[in-house]
Amino acid sequence: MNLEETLKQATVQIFKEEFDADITTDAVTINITKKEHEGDFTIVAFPLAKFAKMLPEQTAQKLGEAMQAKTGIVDRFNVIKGFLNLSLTDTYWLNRLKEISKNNSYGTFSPNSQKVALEYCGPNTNKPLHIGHVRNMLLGFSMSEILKATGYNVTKMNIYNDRGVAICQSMVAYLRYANGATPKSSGIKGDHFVGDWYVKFNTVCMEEITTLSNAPADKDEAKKLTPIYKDAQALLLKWEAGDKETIELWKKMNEWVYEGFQETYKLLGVDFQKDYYESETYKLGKNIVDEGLQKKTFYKRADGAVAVDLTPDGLDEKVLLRADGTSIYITQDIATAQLRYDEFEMNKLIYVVANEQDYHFKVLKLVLQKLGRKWAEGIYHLSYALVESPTGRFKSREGKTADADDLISEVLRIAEEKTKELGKIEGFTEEEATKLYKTIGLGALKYFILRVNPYKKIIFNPEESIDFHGHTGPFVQYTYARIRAVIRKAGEQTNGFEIPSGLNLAAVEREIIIQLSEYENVVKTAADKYDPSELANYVYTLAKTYNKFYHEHPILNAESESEKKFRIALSNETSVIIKKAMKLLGIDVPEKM
RNA sequence: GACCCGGUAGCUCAGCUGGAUAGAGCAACAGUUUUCUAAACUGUCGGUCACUGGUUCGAAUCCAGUCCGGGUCACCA
Repeated sequence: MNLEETLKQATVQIFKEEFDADITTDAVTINITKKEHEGDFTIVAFPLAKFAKMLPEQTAQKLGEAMQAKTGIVDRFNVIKGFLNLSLTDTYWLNRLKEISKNNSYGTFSPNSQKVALEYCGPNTNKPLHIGHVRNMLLGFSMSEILKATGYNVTKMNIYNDRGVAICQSMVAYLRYANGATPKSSGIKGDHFVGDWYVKFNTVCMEEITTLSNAPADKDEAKKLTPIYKDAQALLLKWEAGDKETIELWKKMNEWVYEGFQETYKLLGVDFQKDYYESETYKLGKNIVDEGLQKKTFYKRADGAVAVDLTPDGLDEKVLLRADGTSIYITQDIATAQLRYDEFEMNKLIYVVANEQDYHFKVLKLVLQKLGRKWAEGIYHLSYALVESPTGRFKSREGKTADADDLISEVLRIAEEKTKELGKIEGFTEEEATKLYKTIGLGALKYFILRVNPYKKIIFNPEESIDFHGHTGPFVQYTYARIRAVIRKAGEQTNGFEIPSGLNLAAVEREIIIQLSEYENVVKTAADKYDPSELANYVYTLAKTYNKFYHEHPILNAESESEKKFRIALSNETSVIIKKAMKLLGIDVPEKM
């Protein structure tokens, strides 16, 4: 049981004994005491006053006295207005630190025998990944780490939108102009190579519009009349008919794209255990539609299309099968969800998908529930907002700034530049230095994105580079590296990190222990809220507090041997938690920087 | 038109299951290194928490309405 819970229960107990009042732990509000007041935890007495039949201030006073007398862990307290500020004993905190440092799996919960299917990334195969995918992947990967830490068995999944008119457009341009070039022959990364042909398609399309005799004013309408556009449509039909040559080219070009994606995944450190392809699922869903018709959950409209009425749930009528009998996006997704359940029997099915699709996932979950799928209760759409430039939404046409690979190499370049400037790589081999740039550069990028609450949009200004100072990934990494340096030195002087008793803790020291003590709650909260930013903000606060301590208190030259041992242990444990928290964010920490 | 999400310091963000004088970072300015890594630390400056009303002992937080920004309401994905 965690400390807050203990204090709450103590309060309930005391209310029973002292005031003969039955209250529940829910009625007790407990916070970490604000910095400007003395104390570790604060119990808010206002809502309790009526149960005690006293004024809030008197209630707080009485409660404080009883807490001090009965719990054995409250050293002293003060009351300001209706706030009861409790200070726990140094002994309590020292024991807490001992407990945490003894427990190697602190912050990791035991397996709960629940399975999670986590879908993220979901790229189209006609162009390279962009900054939006980066946010998606970082969120997805971090969430999987967090859920694993909270005891879930997680399977990461990707789904490739590998068919349709877009990829055919790349193919048409390739056929017309490439002369058999390949990524290898041209020295271009596969996904960019294919993306370039997609761009070429659009360029040619625009050119051809000017040659049309009577082009409509509407650009999109005009596009459809161009020869190249018609070629792409024709190619799609050939693809659907299973034309051998078309399929071969399609496979070849997709393969190039996958090779390119793999590189990016590897660089970012994300992975998947299971891949799905739209080309294999796009016809699925007929069975589900039949089932829905049978159950009268769905109905056939006069025009032949099958639909479901969601107006009672505040949504609209939703078509699930075209009049010509072909399946649509939502139907494929419903079928794919079923497919996943059949294979994994997961308790949770999480989709990391941009908030443009909020409506889609509401429908998805609702329809499955209407079909009586109990497991649909476990569907969660981890919706995130777009990454935007200061002038608005990133358009792929706006050029390189939104491209994932460019973004990554830019941040690696900056990491290298700054590291060299600071002269931090003395004694590093070339290989070690490169690894360090990667650790820091990616740390900066990942932290920059993950520290923002998913549902809030991120404003990213490509003109200003990502920061390495202040509230950033490198700040946390630096704190870690500094601790490690101390520990390395201490290693020669002490055996183990034993924690002496009977010390007087400085304010910063107990603040650090309190924060370390909160870590397991933060992991739980991040999992419950599906929000890695909880952890990102936590680890920053911890690092910041530690830096203050580091500056104010000598560790290896502490006043006494027991002080020294304690501070080494405190530092070590802080580094352990920083590393764990960063790992849940998918961020590495360097031993030296 | 209906619905969903945002609006907190010049900028980027915390705080939002109601609690004390609204917090960080960046930027600006002033300091800190004979001591464990200065990618650090300390201080100054900076706020009608979009607006109006309501509920409450207490509202950035909850409710209603308004304004601004974005998104969705496809037999596209």
